[in-house]
Amino acid sequence: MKSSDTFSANSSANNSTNHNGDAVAGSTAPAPSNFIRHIIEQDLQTGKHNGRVQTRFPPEPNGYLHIGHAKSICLNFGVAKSNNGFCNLRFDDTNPEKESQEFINAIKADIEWLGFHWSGEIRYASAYFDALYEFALQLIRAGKAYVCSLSPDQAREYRGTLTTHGTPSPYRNRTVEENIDLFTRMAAGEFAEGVHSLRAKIDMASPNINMRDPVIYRIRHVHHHQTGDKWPIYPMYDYAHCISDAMECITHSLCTLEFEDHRPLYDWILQNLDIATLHRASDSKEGVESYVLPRQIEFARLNINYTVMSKRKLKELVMQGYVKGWDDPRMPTLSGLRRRGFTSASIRNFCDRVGISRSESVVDLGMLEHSIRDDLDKSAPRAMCVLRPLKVTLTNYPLDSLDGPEVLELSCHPKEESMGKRKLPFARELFIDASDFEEIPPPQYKRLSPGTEVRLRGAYVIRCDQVIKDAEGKPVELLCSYDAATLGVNPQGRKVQGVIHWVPAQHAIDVEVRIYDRLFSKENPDDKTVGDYKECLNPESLVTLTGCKAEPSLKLAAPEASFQFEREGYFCVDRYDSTPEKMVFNRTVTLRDSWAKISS
RNA sequence: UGGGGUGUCGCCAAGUUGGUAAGGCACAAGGUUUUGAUCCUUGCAUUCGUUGGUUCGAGUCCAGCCACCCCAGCCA
Repeated sequence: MKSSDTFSANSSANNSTNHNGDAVAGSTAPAPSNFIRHIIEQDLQTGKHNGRVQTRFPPEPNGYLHIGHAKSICLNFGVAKSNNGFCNLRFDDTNPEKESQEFINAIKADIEWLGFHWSGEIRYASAYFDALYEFALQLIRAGKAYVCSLSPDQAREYRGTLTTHGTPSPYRNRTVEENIDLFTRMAAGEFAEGVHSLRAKIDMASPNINMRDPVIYRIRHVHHHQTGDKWPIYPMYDYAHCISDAMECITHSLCTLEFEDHRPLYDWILQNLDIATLHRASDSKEGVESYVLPRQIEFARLNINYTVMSKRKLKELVMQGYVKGWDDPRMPTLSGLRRRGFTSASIRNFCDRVGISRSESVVDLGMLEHSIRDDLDKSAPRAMCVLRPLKVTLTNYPLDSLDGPEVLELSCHPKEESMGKRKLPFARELFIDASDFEEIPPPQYKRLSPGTEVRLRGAYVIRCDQVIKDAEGKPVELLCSYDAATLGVNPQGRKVQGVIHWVPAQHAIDVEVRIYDRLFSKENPDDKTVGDYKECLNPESLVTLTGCKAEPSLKLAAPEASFQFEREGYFCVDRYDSTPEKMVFNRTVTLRDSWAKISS
C-alpha cells in the first residue's frame, strides 16, 4: 500500500480524459478551499496527529452508491491525497437486516470506477464485533453502561420529548455483576429480540436526546452477511462508528450534517474507554502517548434539483418498478450515471465545482450537465446519426456506379486531429432529420425548406426542389439537387448558412436510441407540500426511438463508448443491451441549444 | 423560555489576524466556426438574512430579531 497507487484513477473504458488521480480537480483549477481542509491544515501545523491524515469512506451496504456519495468519496480520498494521507473503505455493516453482499460488490465496483483506491484491505465494522463486545464489557465494569429491560415502547416514553427531559430507566442502577451476567447472556442468544438492550449511562436530562442513555447494543436474531450466525446482538451505529474510527486510527471522521447532534456521543464513548486498550486494539504503530482520538466533522450533503437523493426513495423507485433498476440511466446512482454515459472524470469534476460547506443547498442539474459536456466535448469522437429520418433524394446525383459509392473522409474531432478520420459513403439517397426541414420556415430558420439551400455536414450543399407528402400532408421525401462544386469549398456569390447532419440511406445502420430526460418534472420532488414525490415523475424521462439511422463507422463502437452525434448531443453504447446486430445508444446529454431558446 | 445548525449574485461557493466582495454554473451581448456545438472577448452583488452597536473602517467583532434545516429508531 504505497501512497502512489492509493489514489491513482483507473482507466476504465470511458474514463477518457484523466488517467491519473492528479487530474481529479481539473488541471487549471486552484486547490479547493473549504473549512475541512482548513481544519486539517491547522492540525498539520500544530502537529496534532504527527502530520498524519487518515480518512475513511464508510457506506452501509444497504443500497447502491449515488452521486451524493461521490461527493463524500471525493472529499475523503481527495483530502487524504493532498495531504499525503490515506483513506480507508469501511462497510458500516451493523444492521444486517437491510444489508447484502450484492450491495457490497456494487459499492466496491462503483468506487473503483470513480477512480479511487482505498488504503489496504477493505474494512468491515463487523470485523470489529469481538473488540466492540470487549469494550462494552469495559463500559459495564466502569459503571458506564447497563442492561435495560424496558420495551422499545417504554423506552420511548422514558426518553422524554424534544422539550421535556427524560426519566431514568428503572434498570439504570443494576449492579455491574448483574449487567455482565445479562449482557453475556444476551450475547449467548438467551433472550428474544427487544427484551433487553445495552445502554450507555449518560444523562436522561440532557437537552440532546442522543445523550439520554442511548442504546448501544440490541438483540437481533438474524444472519449477518459477513459474520453469519455468530452474533445474536449487534452494536448500534453511534457505538460502533466512533470505535471503528479509533481502531483504524482515523484522524478526521467526515460525515453529513444530520450527525451533528451525535458528535457529543461520539466523543463520550471514546473518552470513556480506556485509551490504552483502545490503542492496543487499533492499527496504530505509534506509542499510546501520541495516540489521538479522531474528530468528527460534518458537512452538507449533496442535493440536485429534479431528482431525489435518499437511499430510501431510490430503493422505492427500483422496487416498485418506476425505473428498471439501480443502474437505470435516469437514476442519480453512480451505476446509473455510468450507464447513461457520464465519465468518472466528469463526476469528480462536478464534485469539485460544487464544493464543501455546511449550508444545505440544492445544486442545479445544469452544473452536472456542464461537467459531462465539458469532458465529452474534448474526448468524444464525432459521428452522425439521424434520429427521425426523412428521406432525401438527390435527383441530379449519378446513380450508383459499378466502382462503388463515393466515399468521403470526415474528421473524428474538429480540433483534435490525433483522433483521426472516418470514412462515410455519399449517395443519391440520404436521410436527414425531420426537424431539419420546415415547409414554412420560422424566422431565423437556417435549415432546409422548399427552394433554400443547406450544407450537408462534411459533404455538399443541396437545395430542396420538391416535397413529397403523404395523405395527411406530412413530408415523406424531399427531392433535392446537389451542387457538385461545393465539396470542401463554399459556393461563390451566395452564402449558405445552415449545416445539417445526414447519413447515406443504403449504408446507414439501424439503431435504437434511448432519449433520457430528467426523472422528475418538478424541481424539488421532495417538497411534501405538493404531495408524494412519485407523483411528479416525468412521463417523458425515457423515450425510445427505433429505426434511427447511424453512420456505418459506428458499427465498431464498443460498449460504453461515447460519441457526439453532431448537432444532437452525446450518446454512449449501452453497456448491457447493445449488440453488434442491434445497437442501442443512450443519450447522455444534449448539446447546448441556443436555437431552442430563439425558436421558443 | 428543548438542543444543535445555516443564511454572501438566479444556482453552487471563496472570503487570512476587521481595510473596502474570488471562481464556477446560468444568463446576456459581440467575434470565430462546414456542429445554431466548441472556442474567444465583454457584461453580470456600492453589497454580504435583518435591525442596531463597536470602529477611521465590518461580510468579517458584539447584541437583538427573522427565515430555513436537523434531532424524540432497540436505522445509518
